Amino acid sequence: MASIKEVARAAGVSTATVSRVLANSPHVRPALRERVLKAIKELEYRPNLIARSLRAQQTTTIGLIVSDIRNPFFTAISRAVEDSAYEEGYSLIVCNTDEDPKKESIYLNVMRDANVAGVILSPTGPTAAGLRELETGFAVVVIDRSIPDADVDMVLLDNVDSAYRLTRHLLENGYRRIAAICGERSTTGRERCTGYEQALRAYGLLPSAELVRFVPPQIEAGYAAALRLLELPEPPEALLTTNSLLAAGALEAIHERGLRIPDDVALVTFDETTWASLVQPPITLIEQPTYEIGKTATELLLQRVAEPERATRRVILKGRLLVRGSSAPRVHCG
Amino acid sequence: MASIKEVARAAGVSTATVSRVLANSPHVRPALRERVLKAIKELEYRPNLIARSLRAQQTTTIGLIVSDIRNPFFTAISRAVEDSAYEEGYSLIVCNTDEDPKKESIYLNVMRDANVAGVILSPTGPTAAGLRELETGFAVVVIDRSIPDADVDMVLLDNVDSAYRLTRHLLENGYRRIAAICGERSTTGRERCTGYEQALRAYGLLPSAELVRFVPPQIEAGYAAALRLLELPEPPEALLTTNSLLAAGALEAIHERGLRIPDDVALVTFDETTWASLVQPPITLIEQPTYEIGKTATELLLQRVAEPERATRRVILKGRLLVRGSSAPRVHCG
DNA sequence: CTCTTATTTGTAAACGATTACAATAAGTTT
DNA sequence: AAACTTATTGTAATCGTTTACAAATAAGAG
Repeated sequence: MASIKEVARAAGVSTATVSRVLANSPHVRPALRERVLKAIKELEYRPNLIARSLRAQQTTTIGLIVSDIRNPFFTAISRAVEDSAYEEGYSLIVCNTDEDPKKESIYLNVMRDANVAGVILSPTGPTAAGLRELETGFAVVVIDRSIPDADVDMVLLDNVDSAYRLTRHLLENGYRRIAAICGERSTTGRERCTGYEQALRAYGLLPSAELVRFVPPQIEAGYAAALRLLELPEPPEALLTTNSLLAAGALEAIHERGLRIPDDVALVTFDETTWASLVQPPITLIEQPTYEIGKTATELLLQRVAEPERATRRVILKGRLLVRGSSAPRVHCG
Repeated sequence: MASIKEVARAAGVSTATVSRVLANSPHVRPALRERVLKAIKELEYRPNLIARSLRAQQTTTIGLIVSDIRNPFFTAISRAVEDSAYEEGYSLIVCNTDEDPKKESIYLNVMRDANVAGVILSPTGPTAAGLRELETGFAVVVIDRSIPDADVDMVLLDNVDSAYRLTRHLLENGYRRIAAICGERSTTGRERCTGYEQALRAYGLLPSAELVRFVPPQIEAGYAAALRLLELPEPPEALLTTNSLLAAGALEAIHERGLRIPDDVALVTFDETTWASLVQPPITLIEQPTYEIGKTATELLLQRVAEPERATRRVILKGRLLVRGSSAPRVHCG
């Protein structure tokens, strides 16, 4: 593991000159540059990133903080972020908060201690307590969930409109009694619920409190909520869930009750997954442009690293409605 | 962002003393220790990890290099590794190779440049070209795929035996003409194929070349291979795939051909996923102890960091057969 | 050929921690 | 009280870079 000193000695120059060659500085005579490059090659020299970071007060690492990387949405995001980061010579550190603000806060501090260039964050709550208490000292881009009153770059989905379109699709196909199982505690679940209610109203229907559930965005909670909805005296004709985990739970509940989709109950959701098109019938859903979200977030982040004072942006991407069998036109039978 | 110098000044001591307090050295008078701790608290001092790493020639970061984090197996592993790393105060950098040895090699070099403490690697090939060319300079634990002649810690599945049990289960349930779609280029796919063939032989059957396919371990390849198998003049009664992506592809092919599981063709695979129990019928499979694999790999890694000269270990974990509907006892009809 | 200016190179000081080593202070023995 | 230990603290070097600044060299002008 040769250091810059040994390269300098081998090339008969000072470390400053080696550093200049490395940085492609114009102020190096071609002859010297050649000698240095030769020494670098011969010694298989690679600059020590730690030393460089210490001096530069900045690493080429970025952090990704999400609730759980196993949520397919975040898995896809992480892949996109890693690809984009890699292209720009950055490494990616991933962190799982499990929706725990304390863990979020700890990780944000770890990121600061590690001198990351920036962090892409899916916040545990809409207040960004963790962000506020820290004058972060690094760039931040928020994804998936908004922090309404924070002046920070964000990449979000058009949640209200996507939910509106998804619900309208059900209505157009003849479903009327539509239940919604929404992720609690995030702006995302709230906004999607709003879109759902707006669509109902646009069709002259009154949202019923009985049919709207806010639960932790996890399989078990989706299962429990769906089960209770299906056990209602007057069960819903369709179920809308706001993410793939809730959908998986709902599907489980539907199977358990021995109901057929969509004849007995339709099912629509957010987030494309491997399984959504594999189950029979395949699931109608709003596909988020996960790769684009991750890519855009990374780009915004690195732009801010380069230009910290730039005005913040809020990028809203459109969800795409994929119509499949789970919401086929309703056949009235009785 | 206070540095150790400012803490030292505030407490009226030298930086050495502050450092000793930080390291819990016994040689500090209680009175001084108190003063230092007070200064640390007041200045909200947090040690700079970069500086610490430069001096220690070692970071508290570990790398995870896999083919694609979106493969649910690796997603689960990454979560386990991150959890275990977090507990020990380490951060996790993830890298995707897409099965490309060049990318693997580049990432290994990046890991070295970044001075990671160690790397958990699912190698692209059985020769570890990337590892060899590098005298790594960091601890390495190999997972999922073996590097037969390398003296390195490994955490693997009992592939041969698991595949044997999976195949035997099919045989016991009356299936005879069983096809295997195996991931190519890894020891894992090969070993699982071996177990499959051993089981056949144990039942007096001769493995047929026609029924064994080695393909890239991806959905599309699984789809294509399954389709061709199902189009055979004498199609198989059961399909065994060696990972969840191949299974997803195979399932797609089965659906497309309008076949019923398990009546027309049974399907069994490796790797538990969200969807395997959601599809109808649910899929029989060998569940890998993903969390344990990740946890064990991290433990081995940190043990080696602490004690570099320790003899290498090879931990083999057992897969668990989960019997579900996709391999129900065969009903002969004609 | 000298003087001025532009270019190239080197010296040395950071960056923020840790840690040999030396120096000092505090106890223990005689 | 002197001579040892032993415990505590500080000084300064070090890790591997980058980069002001100074120094040296080369080029250009008269």
